[in-house]
Amino acid sequence: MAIPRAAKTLRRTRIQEEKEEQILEAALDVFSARGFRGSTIDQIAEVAGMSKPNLLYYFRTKEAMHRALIDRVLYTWLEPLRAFDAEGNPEEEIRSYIRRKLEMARDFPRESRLFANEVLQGAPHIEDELKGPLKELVDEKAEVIRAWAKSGKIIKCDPYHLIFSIWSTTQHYADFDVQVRAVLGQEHAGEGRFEDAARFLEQLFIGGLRPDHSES
Amino acid sequence: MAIPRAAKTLRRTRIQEEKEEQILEAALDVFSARGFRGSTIDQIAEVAGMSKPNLLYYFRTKEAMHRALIDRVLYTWLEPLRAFDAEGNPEEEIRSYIRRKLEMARDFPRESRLFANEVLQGAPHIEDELKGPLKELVDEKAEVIRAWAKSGKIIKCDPYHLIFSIWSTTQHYADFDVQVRAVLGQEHAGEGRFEDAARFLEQLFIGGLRPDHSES
DNA sequence: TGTAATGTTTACCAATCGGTCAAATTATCT
DNA sequence: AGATAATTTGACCGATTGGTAAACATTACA
Repeated sequence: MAIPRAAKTLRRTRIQEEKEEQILEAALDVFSARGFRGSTIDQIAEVAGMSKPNLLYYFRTKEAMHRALIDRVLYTWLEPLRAFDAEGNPEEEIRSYIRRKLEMARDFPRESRLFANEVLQGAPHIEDELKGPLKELVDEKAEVIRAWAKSGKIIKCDPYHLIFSIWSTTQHYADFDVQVRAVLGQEHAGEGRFEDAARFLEQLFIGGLRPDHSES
Repeated sequence: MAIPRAAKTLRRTRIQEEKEEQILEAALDVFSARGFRGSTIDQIAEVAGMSKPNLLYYFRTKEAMHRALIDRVLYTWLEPLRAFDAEGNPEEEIRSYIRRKLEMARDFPRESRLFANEVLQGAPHIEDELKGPLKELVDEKAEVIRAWAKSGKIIKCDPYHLIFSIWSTTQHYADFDVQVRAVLGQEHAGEGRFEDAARFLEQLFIGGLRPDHSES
C-alpha cells in the first residue's frame, strides 16, 4: 500500500529522484511554452513519458509541480545578479553581468519564459518571492551601483532602472525569441544574434554609463 | 430569424457596433491578463456583462475574438515606430521614440501584454504579422538608423538590436509591471516610475549612441 | 525468498471547456 | 400597429479539465 504522499519527503528513493527529475523537466517544457493556466497535466505527462496518475503520484497537484519548478529554478536564475561585485571595476562588472544574462537567455530560454509567463500574468504564484528575496537582492545591488555613481565611477543614474534595463534587454532574446527571429529573418537564423546582441548591449551600456563626457 | 453571421459585415447596426466594442474591450482585459489558452469565453462574457451565447452571436469563436482584437490593436501599436523620421535629428528622434513607447506602456499596458503573451507563447496567431508587416517596417527603419551611423550622426551599431533594446526596455514597464512594482516597493507606487524610467532611458540611449567619445 | 513498501495503471468522477440550438424577446421599418 | 429582421437567453452537447480509487505490478530488504 502506498504511503501517504505527505511523508514521502522523509526519505527519497532512487526512482523518486529520477521520476521527479523527469517530471520537472517536462513541466518546464510545457509551463514555459504555454503558461500555468494554458498547460495541462496530460501534456506534461505525455512529454514526461508517463501516465497522468503516475505524475500525480509524485506531485499531488498541478500547482505543486509548478511550485517545485519555481523553487528549483529561482535560485540559479538570480545567480548572475548575486555575482555582481561591489569591489570590482564597475565597467567590467556591468559588462560581465550583461554577458552572463545573455548567456542564460541563450542557454536557458525555458527558464526565462517560465518567469516571464508568470510575471506577465500578474505573478499569482511568485508574488512573495518578488517582494521578498528578489527585492532584497536588488536593493543590495542598487546600493552598490549608487555608490559607484556617487564616486563618479559611472554616470549618475537610477540604479533600479539600470537593472531593469539590463534584465529586459537580455531576457528579450529568450522571451521574445520568435519575434526576434521573425524580424531578423533567415540570415540570422543561427546563434550569431547573441554575439551581435552582446556587442551592441555592451556598447550601449558602457558608452551610456561612462561618466567622462559633459554632464550637468 | 437571424441572418447568417457571414453576411453580418454587409451592414452594421448601432447595436452591433456597441456590443462588438464591449466584447473587444472585455476580451482585451481577459486575454492580456491570462493569455489566449488561459482565457475562457465565460470570463470574457462576464466582464462584458452579457451571456456566453450572446458573445458567440457576435464572434463565432474564441479565436475570432482574439483575431479581431489583434487586428484592431496592431496598427496603432506600431504607430510610434512608423513615426520614426529619417529627416529628423537622430538624437531627438530616438529620444521621442523612447518617450512615445514609454507612454504607451503606461497608458496601454493591456495592449502590450496582449502581444507579449502571444509572442512569449510562440506567436501561434500572429506569426504572419511578425514576418510580414512588422519585419518590413523594422527593415525600413533599420536602414534609416544605419544611414545615421554611416554618416557619423550616431555611433556605429547594429540597428536591429538598437530597436530591440528600445522595445524591451520600454515594454518592460507594462509587461513586467508586477515585478517592477514589487522591486521598487511602496515608495514608487505612483506613476512616477515612468518619469524616472524616461530620464534613465534617455540618458542611457543618448549617451550610449553619441559618437563623440573615442571609437575604433 | 517472502513480504511489505513502493510504484504504475485502468477506469472513473465532477467541473469546466468551447460551442450549438431553438425558443423567446426586442428593435426596426412601413 | 403589425410584420419582419435582429438580438438575447436557457438548456444542452461532447470533449477536456484536474484529480481520485482501487486493483495491479514492481522493488527493496529482512
